[in-house]
Amino acid sequence: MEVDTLQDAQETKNGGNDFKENGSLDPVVYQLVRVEGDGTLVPPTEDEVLQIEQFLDDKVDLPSIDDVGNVEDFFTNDCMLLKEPDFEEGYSELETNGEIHTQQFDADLEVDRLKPSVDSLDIPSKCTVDHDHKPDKLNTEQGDNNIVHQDNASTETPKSTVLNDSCSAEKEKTDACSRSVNNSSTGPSVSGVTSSVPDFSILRGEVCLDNLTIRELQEAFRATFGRETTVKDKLWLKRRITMGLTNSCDVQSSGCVVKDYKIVCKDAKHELPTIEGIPKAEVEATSLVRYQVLGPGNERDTPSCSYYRSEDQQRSSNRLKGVSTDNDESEGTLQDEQGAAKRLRKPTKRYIEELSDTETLGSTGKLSSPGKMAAHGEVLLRQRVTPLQEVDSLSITYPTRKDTFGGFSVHVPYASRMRRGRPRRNFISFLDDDPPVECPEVQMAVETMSGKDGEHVNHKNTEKKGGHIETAEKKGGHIETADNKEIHSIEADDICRSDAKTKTKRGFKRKHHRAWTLSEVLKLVDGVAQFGPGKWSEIRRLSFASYSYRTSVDLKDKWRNLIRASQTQLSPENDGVCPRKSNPSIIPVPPAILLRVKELAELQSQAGNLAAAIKFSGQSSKVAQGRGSSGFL
DNA sequence: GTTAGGG
DNA sequence: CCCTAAC
Repeated sequence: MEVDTLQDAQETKNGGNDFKENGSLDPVVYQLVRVEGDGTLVPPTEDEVLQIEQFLDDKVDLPSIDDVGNVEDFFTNDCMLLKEPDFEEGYSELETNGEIHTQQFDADLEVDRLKPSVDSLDIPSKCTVDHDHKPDKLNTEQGDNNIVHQDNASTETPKSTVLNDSCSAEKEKTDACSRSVNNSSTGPSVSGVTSSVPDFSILRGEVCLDNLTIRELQEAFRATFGRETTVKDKLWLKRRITMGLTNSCDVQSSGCVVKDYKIVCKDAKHELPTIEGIPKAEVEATSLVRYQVLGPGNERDTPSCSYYRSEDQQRSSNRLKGVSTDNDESEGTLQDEQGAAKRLRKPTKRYIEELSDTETLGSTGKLSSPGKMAAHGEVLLRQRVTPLQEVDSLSITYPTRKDTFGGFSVHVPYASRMRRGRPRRNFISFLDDDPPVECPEVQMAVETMSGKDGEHVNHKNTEKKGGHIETAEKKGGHIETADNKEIHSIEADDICRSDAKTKTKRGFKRKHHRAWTLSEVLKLVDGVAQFGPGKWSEIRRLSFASYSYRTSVDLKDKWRNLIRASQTQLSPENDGVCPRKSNPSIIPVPPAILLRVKELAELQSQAGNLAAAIKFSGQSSKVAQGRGSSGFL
């Protein structure tokens, strides 16, 4: 079912393409963004972009992934959030040429199927309907600092990212166009296009949103976005309307007065032009990237997006368990729930930078130690509970850094990148079990490092057939730099550790066990052959770039086990006897590999002896360095 | 931060 | 796979 969903997503995307081809000759460029629960858009991290791309690319292969459960987990967990009108976030793809083509990859579609008459009514390509299920109170109390970030950095082209439902507001003007899209869409059509015209008059004149009833707000919403909503959360409605009218995410949920389609905030923080009558280019110009830290009195948000990641997960897991979560469900429940299980910490600048550093480390191919991971996890957790967050969030100017994704250059607050660390277990586990093919660079490194290149490659290909664990390995054939792989893999690891924690001694569960596959073993053997034993970090970096859930320690441990196995299994007494024969699910390491391991082990021990002898005799250790005999200390 | 080795 | 001493 999830796979269907994904394919639907793909179809939808195709539909969008069709539309674009019909509508203009401009190539369709999708921009992935994340819609936060309060409507702010967060640029995707590189790994998100890549992974989504991968999903689309690999959708056909999904059913054959060995661990389908992970796929399901991914969809249900990360995206079930979207199934309800109060979901927290989603992915939207925005066409960079300004045409709104949001796409939510899964749950949104499911919303369409399940509740065709709900929110995303006339939204041609599943324009993300991000309902803020979080009561604003939560935002306030938790310091849900959404740094409002809109894409601006791409100054050279008019394709600055149009964000959010503010885009939808614009869409209002191109509604006819949109609807034709809807009609021509080949995807699961979003039925239920509202036929009646929104009552635009509701926004005419001077109207204080605070004074409107929910019904009126809904109407105003419809007038603003061209679609209906069933959301009854006044604050949410007000904020969304405001956002739509101001084309800005930087809005307040109260105190706003609409004056002839213009938003006049009571605190006079700014009077933003409406999008009415503003050329598209200008509208887009107003979406220029700017990550703003909202001033005091503003209820939003801390940059610590990861906070909600955890919450998302909890919520989604709740839903998986069938726990109903209503729009109005008190966040207290959530907090209690979470507070009981997790500790929080107030988001400090230091914390943000810390995480950012972690990412940097990740990009350099370094893994944080488990201890460090643990520290981060704790940080994450504590943040959730601390009620003082907003104090910080109100006054601190968060640093931004320039970053690029999807061809866009944007200023990303550290906070948004922090989201890398958000728990996305399912997403990750899916990835982990489907490691993308190595980038050419890595592949080359692997292939050139062994004198038996051909053999190595052949091994890889043949073993794919045999080892079911390997079936998914070669599938993720999308472009990805080694660094990116490192990054998301680091994240994977991070998530693995932080997310999998139930409550062990340090609050962290052990890393998810991942059986070593034959190809991994081969890589390891080849790596040892090339770099020598003990060069685990090097081997990891060069040979395991696409398996970065393997740490250097893992490599070391595995090598140790391989040596043991080679010594026992290849010994005359046990000849031909598979020690763990009883368990058919365990794929034995082929004797050929064990033989090679044994050879290497002997070689290394010889080298070690030689080195020791040389050292002992006071000679130069030149020889010892020759073959990676790092091990005489 | 990495490696080695015990658990 | 975890932990930690040693480097």
